[in-house]
Amino acid sequence: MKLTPTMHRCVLHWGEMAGRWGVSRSVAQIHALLFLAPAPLTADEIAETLNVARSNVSVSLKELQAWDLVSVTHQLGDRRDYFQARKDIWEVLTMIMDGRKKREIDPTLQMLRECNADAKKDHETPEQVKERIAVMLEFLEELAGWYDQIRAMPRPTLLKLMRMGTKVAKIVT
Amino acid sequence: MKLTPTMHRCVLHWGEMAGRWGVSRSVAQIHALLFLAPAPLTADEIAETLNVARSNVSVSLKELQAWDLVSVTHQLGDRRDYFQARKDIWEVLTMIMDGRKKREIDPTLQMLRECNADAKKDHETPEQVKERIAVMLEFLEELAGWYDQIRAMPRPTLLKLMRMGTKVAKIVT
DNA sequence: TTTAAATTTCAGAAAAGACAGAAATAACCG
DNA sequence: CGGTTATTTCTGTCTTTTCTGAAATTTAAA
Repeated sequence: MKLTPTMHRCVLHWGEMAGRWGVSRSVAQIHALLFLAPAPLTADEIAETLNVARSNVSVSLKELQAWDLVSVTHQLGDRRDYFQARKDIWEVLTMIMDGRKKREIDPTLQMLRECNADAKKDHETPEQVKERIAVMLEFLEELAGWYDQIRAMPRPTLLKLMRMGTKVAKIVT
Repeated sequence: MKLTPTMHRCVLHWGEMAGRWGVSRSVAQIHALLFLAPAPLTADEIAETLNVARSNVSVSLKELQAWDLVSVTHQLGDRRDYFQARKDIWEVLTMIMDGRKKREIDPTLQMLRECNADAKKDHETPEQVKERIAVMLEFLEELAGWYDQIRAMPRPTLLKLMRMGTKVAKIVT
């Protein structure tokens, strides 16, 4: 697939941001390409367009699928896989947030629960430290619960709430 | 500083999560240690407790200070720096979100603004692609604006809103 | 100043991660 | 079944990041 200068620039930028976003350059570039591409692409087309090894594309696509950002389609009479990215920006954000919560928050939440339980029969750890762990656990539980609630709300409602901005504060006055 | 088994476990867990959180293991471990520590610690104490090079501690502390998660204090008659972590969990979250927005969102927002402006005089890029860039830009601008508004709200208000959970939806019905 | 403590900078070692290319596997067709 | 094409797994190389230990710099007291 031929990239116009504008598309080229976007793909490169995605690649540069990859490190900060916690993915490899290939993953980010492939995602940018598929997001912009008007039609689904094959793995070979992706490899050729971005000048990366075919195997690398394979691994990166698996990761993007794990994030639920990319899916596979097929064309009649063609047994190759065609890959397409989620185009709905709101959904993209949701998938990324879900993924991050799962990878960055949930394991720590789990660990804090265990630590907090252990703390009960732990007589060497200062009360102050136990208390800090307990507070942090409580906070994260609350945050996670809130996220799940918000996550379950219909999108139009969330959009309206967002657009109200600071005005939502009025209901708690 | 001597670590109890519970503290030890927390520090190790923080270190293991470091990669996912986008910081080095040392940075995460030092943060965990300072967060739990009942009193401020010197760089030497940190290095000794965690068994890392003194220079490594120096660099890591600089990074934690850049995130505004750690600050320096002093003791009378002692010219060493004593480091302490922000203890207020809510503030910790805020600092991390601010930092992430600045590093992970703002550069892309800037780049999309430029791309979108360039797209005006770009005749080779398909309309469909330009449209996708425009939509994404608009979405990110809205999200960033919303974040700034929320960010400026007083904490008690935010807490109340959070605790309302799905009930906030009532005001937009 | 001089001296000594505390901290930072820097260059290279070590570890981790990303990537290419080859080999292996799977899917499909005649 | 072969033969062919698509895809994945594996292995070693290369790159980047992290970390250390020594040297240099800063800081403050004597």
